[in-house]
Amino acid sequence: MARASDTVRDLVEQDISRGKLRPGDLIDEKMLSERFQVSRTPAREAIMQLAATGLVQMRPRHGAVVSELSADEAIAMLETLACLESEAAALAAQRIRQDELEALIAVHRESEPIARDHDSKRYIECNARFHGILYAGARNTYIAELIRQTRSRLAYYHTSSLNQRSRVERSWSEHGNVVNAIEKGDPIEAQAAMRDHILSGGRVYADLVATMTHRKERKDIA
Amino acid sequence: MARASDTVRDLVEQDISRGKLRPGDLIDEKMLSERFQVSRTPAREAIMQLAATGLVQMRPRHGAVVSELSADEAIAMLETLACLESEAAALAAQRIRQDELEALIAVHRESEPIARDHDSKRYIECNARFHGILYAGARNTYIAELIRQTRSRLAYYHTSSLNQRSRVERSWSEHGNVVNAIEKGDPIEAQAAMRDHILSGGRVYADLVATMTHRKERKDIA
DNA sequence: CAAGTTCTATATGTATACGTAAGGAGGTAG
DNA sequence: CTACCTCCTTACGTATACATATAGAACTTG
Repeated sequence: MARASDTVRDLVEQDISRGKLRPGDLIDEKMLSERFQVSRTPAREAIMQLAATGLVQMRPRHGAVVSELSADEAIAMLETLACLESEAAALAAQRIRQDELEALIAVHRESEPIARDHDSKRYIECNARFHGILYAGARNTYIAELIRQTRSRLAYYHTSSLNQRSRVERSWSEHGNVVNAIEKGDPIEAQAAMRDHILSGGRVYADLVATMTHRKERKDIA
Repeated sequence: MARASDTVRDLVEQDISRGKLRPGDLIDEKMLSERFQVSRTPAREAIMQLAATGLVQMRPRHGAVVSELSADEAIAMLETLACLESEAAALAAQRIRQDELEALIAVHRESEPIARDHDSKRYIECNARFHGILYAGARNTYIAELIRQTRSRLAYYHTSSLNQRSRVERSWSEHGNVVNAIEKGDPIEAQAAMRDHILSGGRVYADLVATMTHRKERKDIA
């Protein structure tokens, strides 16, 4: 049996990445303990774990909130994500197995009509599968873990961007460029294509972040 | 006043990165609580925070140990570190301020005789300052944070590699290549130079890891 | 004598109790 | 009426108590 704190952590992380908890929302120890029918101890431990990865912020004696991103931070994370994802794509171009490549192509084909229909909800799911296959193909679990960590912190802003109609179609065609490069086994081209893909998606929500970030002024200690 | 758990976390992290606690060593809650004169609660919370970042591993009911790396994991982390460091170098080539550049050059000059003398201890310190200036120059706190995280997990193996006589001199001359590229403001060249630097250092200790990793077979649950 | 089993000691996981600081409500003074 | 001060409520941080699973020792049995 796993520990209660781990279960709570995973569920809260899900809530955050699915937008049920949004940046700035308070995470109350008592609230969590009541919701999951555990005492404050595992609830608190779950929060501490999330705080250690940066997903939530704990300020002593002031409680924990889902981390908000300043525009600068969001840009920094985007740059970094582009770096990591493009490296993963480059590695995948060299290391992906035939069956994985076929799966990648299949997902890309499946998602074509979804993208044409601007079905954001389903496209987000295809997008996750697409990238997931690439991480596996890159044969580097650590870079995959860092990407996962980074994406979970950007999740709220990211899904917002994919909910824009125009973004879905562009995303799909950018995926196509990546697929072509991987098929050719060309790491340089795969890297460039993925970098463009991430940054093109990113520019869309860099603006979102900038506008969202003022939701309420904080009394941050100087 | 900060929380006790944060203090304990920082001190344990120091112990790990300085080699006082080595991969595989057990981290006992009671031991920590006695050493730092606190109760088990903050000691335990410190461990959980470290576990969340991967520096230690907690297996339920089996206690926590400083994470050991398999050869595969070490290679993956090296690849990733090379990716992050080279990106930071590329960014720094574009964004570093004049005074930072001068500081970088100064550190590099200072470390020349140290490298010539194969003074590993002092070189390690110069090396940290050198890279630290680059992170600042990259103007991306998130990538710096990921690098810090990754390096702390590789610290034990890394310092081992810099303790090899020949490595110090090569490291210094590789730093020179990076400095030249940054002075020219050439991100591509800076990226390539840094990548070579990290991977060249890495190859040295990939072997170390492979030999160290068998220190004692584990009863990992299948 | 060896192998397996049981028992016990210990450490982990969870709950709860206690001290304290932060924030808000209410009252008072200017 | 407003501004400030005080008191009180509440939630956080830490300590401790309790439950339980695991590891190791000792004993028994084949």
